Amino acid sequence: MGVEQLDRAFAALADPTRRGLVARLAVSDATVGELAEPYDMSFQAISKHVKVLEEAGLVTRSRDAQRRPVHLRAEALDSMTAWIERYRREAEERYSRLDDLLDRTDPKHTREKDGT
Amino acid sequence: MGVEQLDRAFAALADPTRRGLVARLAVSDATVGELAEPYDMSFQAISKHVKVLEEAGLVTRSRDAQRRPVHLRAEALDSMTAWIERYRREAEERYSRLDDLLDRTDPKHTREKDGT
DNA sequence: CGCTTCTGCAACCATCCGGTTGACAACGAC
DNA sequence: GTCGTTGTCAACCGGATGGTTGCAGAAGCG
Repeated sequence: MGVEQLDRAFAALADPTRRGLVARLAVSDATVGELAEPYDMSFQAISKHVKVLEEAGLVTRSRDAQRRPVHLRAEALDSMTAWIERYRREAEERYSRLDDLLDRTDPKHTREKDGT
Repeated sequence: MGVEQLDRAFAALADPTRRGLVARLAVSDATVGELAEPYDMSFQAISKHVKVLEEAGLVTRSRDAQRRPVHLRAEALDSMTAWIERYRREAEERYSRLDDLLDRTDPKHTREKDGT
């Protein structure tokens, strides 16, 4: 279930409209109607986008009478950065240690380093 | 041009195969052939995936005779975390300050906070 | 009750995406 | 030159995606 969430989370943020929604939601919770206002597309389209964000675990919806305010889940963003940062750090450490250079000049060095 | 790169970067990481490639490349540069080995799909499919990563700015390819080693660009990962972190931080600060609650109970409080 | 508002769901359509196969270009070895 | 290795490009196909429109449901208001 974890990997699928990552899939969906990255896919969700791949769309500029949805990134816009996230940016907006970082400021405050909002209803779908409020979210749709700035955009030139149909209300239903935004509703769909919100659904995608919801299925990605990036937002939740609560009930407040007939309004369903959308709320950004900061922890979901957290797990995305966690994934990225892991490999970014790994790569950067490698560069700084110049193992990179070794690999390129010596192809037989089949990277049997344990990595500590 | 910057936004498009973000689009593509997120879209690129939305695919588990490509995330796998990134994870692998964090360890060391590799040729397309090496990258394809662990996977059960055609060599050309991996080649396509690498191309997607390249167009997203996540990897570069150098020339080494007829081999074209693929290299992970840590800075690209950086710009992704930068985007995410910006809004995550914004949201978390809001939660901790309970402005969130104010917004929900007082809709007229049109968030005229300047933010430091 | 009936009307309006806000919202979600379903059908539809064009496009994109991830995989396949087949052909071909570049380089090294013979 | 011919072959093998490495990799790209092009065509194709099925499924997902992003947009549309239309309709239905729930809550407040007359």
